[in-house]
Amino acid sequence: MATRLSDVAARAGVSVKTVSNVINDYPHITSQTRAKVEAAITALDYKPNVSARSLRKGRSDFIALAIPEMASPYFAELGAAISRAAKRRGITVLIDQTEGEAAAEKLVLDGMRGQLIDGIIFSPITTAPAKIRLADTAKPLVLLGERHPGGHFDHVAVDSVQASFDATTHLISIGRRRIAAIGVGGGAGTGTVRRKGYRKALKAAGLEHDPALELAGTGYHRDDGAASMRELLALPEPPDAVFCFNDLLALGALRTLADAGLSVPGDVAVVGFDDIEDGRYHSPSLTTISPDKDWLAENAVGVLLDRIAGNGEADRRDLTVPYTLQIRESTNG
Amino acid sequence: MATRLSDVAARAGVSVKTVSNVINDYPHITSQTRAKVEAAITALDYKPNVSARSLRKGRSDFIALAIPEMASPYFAELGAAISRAAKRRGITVLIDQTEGEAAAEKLVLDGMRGQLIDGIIFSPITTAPAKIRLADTAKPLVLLGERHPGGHFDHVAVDSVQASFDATTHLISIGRRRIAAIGVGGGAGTGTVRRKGYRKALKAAGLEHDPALELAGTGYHRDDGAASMRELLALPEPPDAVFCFNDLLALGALRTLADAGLSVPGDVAVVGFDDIEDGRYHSPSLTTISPDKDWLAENAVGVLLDRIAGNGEADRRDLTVPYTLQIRESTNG
DNA sequence: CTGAAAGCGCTTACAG
DNA sequence: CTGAAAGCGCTTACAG
Repeated sequence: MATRLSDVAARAGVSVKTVSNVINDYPHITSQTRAKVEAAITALDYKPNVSARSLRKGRSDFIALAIPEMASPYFAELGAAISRAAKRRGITVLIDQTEGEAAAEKLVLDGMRGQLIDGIIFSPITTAPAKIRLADTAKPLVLLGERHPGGHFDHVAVDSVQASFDATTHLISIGRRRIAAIGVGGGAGTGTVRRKGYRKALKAAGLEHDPALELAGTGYHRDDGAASMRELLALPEPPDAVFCFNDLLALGALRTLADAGLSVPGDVAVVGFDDIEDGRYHSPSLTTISPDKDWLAENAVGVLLDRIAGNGEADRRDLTVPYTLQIRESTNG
Repeated sequence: MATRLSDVAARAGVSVKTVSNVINDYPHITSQTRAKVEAAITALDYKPNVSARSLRKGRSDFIALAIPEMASPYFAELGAAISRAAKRRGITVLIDQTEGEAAAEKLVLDGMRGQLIDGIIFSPITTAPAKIRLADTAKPLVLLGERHPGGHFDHVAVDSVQASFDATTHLISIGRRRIAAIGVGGGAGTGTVRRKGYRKALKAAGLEHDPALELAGTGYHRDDGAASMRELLALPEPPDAVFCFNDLLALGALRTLADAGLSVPGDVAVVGFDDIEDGRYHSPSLTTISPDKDWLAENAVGVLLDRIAGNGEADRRDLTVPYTLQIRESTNG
């Protein structure tokens, strides 16, 4: 049988209320009493029962992180950062893989997990952000991913339009003129928003955008990038640069270029988005947009906890994650 | 206020017991009653309170997965597989990053999370497996990682000695004679066990092992592999092949070889261990030992749930994960 | 097959 | 500063 609060109280010769006070760090306890209780806790190796506490308080100190897939490096790195940020505040993160299924995403929005969790950080991929509504009973929610007008939730994201503008402008600045984009059809608005920045940069440089150079693909993985790059190389007039809307696409594209015997950046320059570790070690290393993931994690958790703490009526917050353009070998050979 | 069981009962015109029976799928309920109850559940959008259920039943249907770091691709892929396997059985997985800290690993072993979880799947990296003991109050535990004699727990792992033997023998079979090993000092026995297979293969082929060719490094990441490879290249007589004890080390080594202008596998052949997706897309693609991660996940979860279900006294189980040697460009240019 | 009641282990007004 | 008691929302013997 596990040790209970009352066992500790009995051993310390105080009431359960006093033990509870010590555990929850309430004031007005003599250091003598505290010491007695702490000794009993140690002696009995007492651990509070989370279920009971959560049932009574209506708070569990668990939050959920709902992401498309944890095996995808960007989400793995993000999940690690969010877990760390939460742990620092005594919060545990439950990671939920939606695998981009609408049904799973709906479950998230329905306030999954039978009220165990206190709130959700949600990175949607199938559900359009504008369509997200929560049941009245549902928990506070912070959205990750592209900004969208008229959203109903707190939101933490990179300014994708600006970042994509910067990435494309960098390619222009090294003399490229026929610049393709891969990932235009990406989920939950990513493709649309990043294309906007890409086109804006072309326009600012006086270049026409060529629809034949904008590849949608079916997903955001290495194989999608590899396939899109093959399509581009089959064009009568292939591109001299590619802006891939995430690093995984870029790594797939690099693989196709290597197979084709083309040099990077000599024949084709490549830029990604996310700055996953993989790209830093690749040969050639990958130029990419590097969002500050620790900042993102820290703030997503912070905003969510604020909301949980009761600022239900406060204004919706919209935080913009700092980023840098990391110039590496794939554009700077 | 959230809907409670009693609200459902009231609306359906039955007792709470009956509602509970329906939810928990107990027999002896007329289909009429069941229909009434289900209608009420739907109408009220009722979700059972997990904390209350868990407090009462003493089971939460949560298990923990404790791994060194979720941003490491192998663990990310494994975590994804284990989450999926658990979800299929109605179990939720809590992922715990120990970051290889002894203190965090100790917390795991102390039966962390105040009894919320029903059991633990643990991949130790700092704590020597032989040293693992659990408090009496602790939960069932399944160990991942290297096998060790005299262990006290269920265990699921690749036969690393055999797999390392196969990897090394493959290098010998393509004509290499000066074969280095990177990762010899790896945590929780991995380095030792894989070196054993490596040496065994050399011996079987009549080759001496050369201590100068066995690199310990400080970790199992890309930068460790890159650094170790630099050391090897600085040798008076560099190797013509390297067996890296995981793929991350191998990818780091490949980067160093690329920087040095050496050809792979022409000058140096490289083999890894884990078969992470990264290695499949790298140029050159990475030859590696590929453990069946889905098999591992399925069985780790299965064994743990068996144990939770009450086979506390049953014999300790020792499952061996199937693997294949995936021959790719890094040894087969 | 169903109902009334106890109890899982906490926290928290309420008295003192 | 401390104690006795209620109650969070379930499940489960126990009666009927």
